[in-house]
Amino acid sequence: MKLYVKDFDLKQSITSGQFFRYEFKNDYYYIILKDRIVKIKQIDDYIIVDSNNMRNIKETVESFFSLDIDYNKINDILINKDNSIKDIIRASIGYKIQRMDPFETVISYIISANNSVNNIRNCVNKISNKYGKKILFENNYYYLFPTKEELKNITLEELIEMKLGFRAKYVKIIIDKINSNEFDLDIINKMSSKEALSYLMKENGIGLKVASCILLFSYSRYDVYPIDIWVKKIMKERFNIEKEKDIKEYMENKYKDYSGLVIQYLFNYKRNIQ
DNA sequence: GGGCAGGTCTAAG
DNA sequence: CTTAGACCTGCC
Repeated sequence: MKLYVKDFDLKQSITSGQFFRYEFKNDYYYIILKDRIVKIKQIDDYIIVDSNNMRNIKETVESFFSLDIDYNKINDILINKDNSIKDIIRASIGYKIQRMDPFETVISYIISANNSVNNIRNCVNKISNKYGKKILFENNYYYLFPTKEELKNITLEELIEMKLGFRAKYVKIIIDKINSNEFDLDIINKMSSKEALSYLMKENGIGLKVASCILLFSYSRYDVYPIDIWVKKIMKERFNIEKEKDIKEYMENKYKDYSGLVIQYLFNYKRNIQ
């Protein structure tokens, strides 16, 4: 299927480092979504899409890449506000935040704590390969990220064997809590971003940064901004702002509802472009 | 072989 | 409320 897309940069979006489950093969990105494998490449203002399940494929792809959100409009607002990061916003034109599945994001980002990207990806893949649904697509097998039900019986020992290290216990506990409804991923939709942050941060293994990633990446809360080492680096370098407290103040005073998107632009610039 | 990687917890002031 | 240390593991 061929789909017209405006101001979209597939490569920049998918390789930005937010989403762990994709591979690049023969010109195409193979993306493992919640319920299917999507094969996708971009040619100018079009994307070519194939999948093992073409039902609602347009909506699925548009939703995943946030194509329903008018980034041009937001970028104009940000640049008009002040032009101190105009070049950084410009450098990220076409970059879209990917709307990830909440359950997958919670687990993946708990694993991300003080970890390397390669290690995180390995852990997520090991969990998926053992417990996720097996999908045959183009003569290859792929494994979806498991549902909460599929992970119901995973043990702490298995998670340790999968090299989650000290994060294994956090993952085990949150899976149990989600399955017993002691922790509810749906209720977050009804909360303000501030409420949702403290709700998430009550859980062991979820601090401010991970909670912010969850809200920004899987609940489209653009007013929530994960501060990580890349953001800290560029804030120091460019504005001589070093303390986390001061970065928070800067974001909340200046960019408010779009702090999360601005943070992603800063992150993307420092990690992937500069 | 020590240090570090997309942080968080804990214990202490 | 702020801050130093420890923490699984793999890779350099």
